[in-house]
This record gives sequence, structure tokens and C-alpha cells, in this order.
Amino acid sequence: MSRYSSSSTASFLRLKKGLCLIMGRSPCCEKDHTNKGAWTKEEDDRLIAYIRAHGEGCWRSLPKAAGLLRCGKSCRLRWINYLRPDLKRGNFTEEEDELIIKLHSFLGNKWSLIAGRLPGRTDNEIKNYWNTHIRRKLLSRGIDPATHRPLNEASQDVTTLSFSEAKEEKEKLSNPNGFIKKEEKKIPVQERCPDLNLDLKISPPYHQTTQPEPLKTEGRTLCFICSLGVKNSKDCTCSSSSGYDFLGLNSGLLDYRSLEMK
DNA sequence: AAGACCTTCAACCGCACGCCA
DNA sequence: TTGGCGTGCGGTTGAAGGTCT
Repeated sequence: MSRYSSSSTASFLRLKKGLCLIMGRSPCCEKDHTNKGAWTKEEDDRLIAYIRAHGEGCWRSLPKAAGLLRCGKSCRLRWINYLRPDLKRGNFTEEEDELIIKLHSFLGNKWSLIAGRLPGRTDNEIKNYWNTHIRRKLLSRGIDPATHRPLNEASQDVTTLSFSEAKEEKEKLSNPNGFIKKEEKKIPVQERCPDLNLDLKISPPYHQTTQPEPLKTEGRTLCFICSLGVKNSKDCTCSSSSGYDFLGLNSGLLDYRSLEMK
């Protein structure tokens, strides 16, 4: 993980964590006495039965109460991502694909917010789907999945520094027919100058030039930006200036799950 | 047929954050 | 105001199954 902006912050957090442990903060679970890995049918059944009887919540005490040798977090994740009855199983539709792309272009990797807009889908599911399908789909369209800008445009006015991509670049450059070996096998690769990649991107904020269709709610027109809860955005195309409706809380556009779960 | 390689996705890990005493 | 606790979130891992050579 690379959330720290500096090593001093990291050491501070390590110190804080150490102090927490010294001062008696209990770990999230007793790792010695918990199962890990794939869930069995019996464990699933126990979890479902317990939640049906007692409802969600208090995940920390749930495993013991339900007779499960699992950590509370693990139970929560299993329920939310797999066992909940309102989950939509099966492939993503083309409409869902496009919605995810639009939402990601405004929200970035806020998977839970994106999931809140897709009934029956979980943040984990969307995150996985993004990494396995949509990223590739955007690349095949010549769009950078991180910035949602055309790849060639991004290479012109974005200073990109990345070690991971440098390896890919090396493969591309060593491939004489212009095709990448694995994921984008049949996708022609544009020749780019081998730059120094350090995964650090410096670029002006991107503003989508073509606005998505406005959302209509109870006689009022909400633009896509406002429906996402972005306040006073210059990209706002709402007919009313009081269109601020964070995640559709006022308009009722928000998927009920996000109210129930969060 | 078999091993290497690739893809998918469930599950884990660690940090952030809000609540409450 | 402070610190513990519970929960949520996003990044990462690894097992399993599929595909390629």
C-alpha cells in the first residue's frame, strides 16, 4: 500500500498503532482460532440463518453468536459480497458497463459510491469487473482507464512516471509486430517514446467534453454531475442552481442498498 | 498429454473514519 | 478532548479454472 505521503507519516501511524496495541486495543479477531480462505456451505448456512434471525450489525460479536470460527470482518464481507439475497448475479449488461465508466470518470476508485448506483452489485464485484474487463475495454478504445483521456492525448500533455508501465513499454517496444503478448493480444499498440515511468502523473484536471444524458427526477432535471453530489461544479448543466442532491438522497435516485448498508 | 502461463474473483489486510464514553 | 471500538473502504493476494504451447 502506498497511502502515505511521506515516511514520517508512515512512522507516525506505525507508532500510533503500536501504542494502541500497548494500551490494550483488542485485535479485530483472534487469528489463532479463526478459519481463513474459502467459505464452506455449512458456514454460509450458519451465517444466513443467524442474519435472518437477528439481522445485520455488530459484526464483531456475530461469529461467536452464530457459532462461526471466522473473523467479524470476514462474515461481513461474505454476507455483503456473496450471500445477501438482493444481489444480482450474472454478467454485467452493456448499460451497466457504460454507467460504471461514467461514474468512474467522475468518482475515480470510489467503488462503494459506484456500487451504490448499481442495484444488486457490490463494490468488490465492480472493482474486480473494472480491473478485468472495463480497463481492457477502455484500452481497446484507446482511452486511458485512469484518466479517461485518449491514450495519445495523455502522452502529449501528461507527465507520466511509472515503473510498472515501464516493463509493459519494454515488452511493447521489443515486440516487432506491434501487438502485446497477453491481455491486449489483438490490439494494435501505438508507438510511444520510452519515457521514465514512476507512476506519478501531473496533469490538469480532466473535464469531459460530452456531457452524459441528464437525469430527470420528479419534474426536475438533474445533470449527471449534480446527481453524483458534486457541488457547484462548473460542469453542472442543471436547469436549477439548487440541484445539489448528494448521491440522490433528496431525489430518491440513490439505490436503497446504500442507505441500508452504509 | 502435460506443463506453463493467464485470467478471474473471493477473500484478506491494513488504514480511515465516525461514534461514544 | 482523547482514545477505544466497530465498521467501511480500497488495494492486494492467491487459489482455481481456463487457455496456450
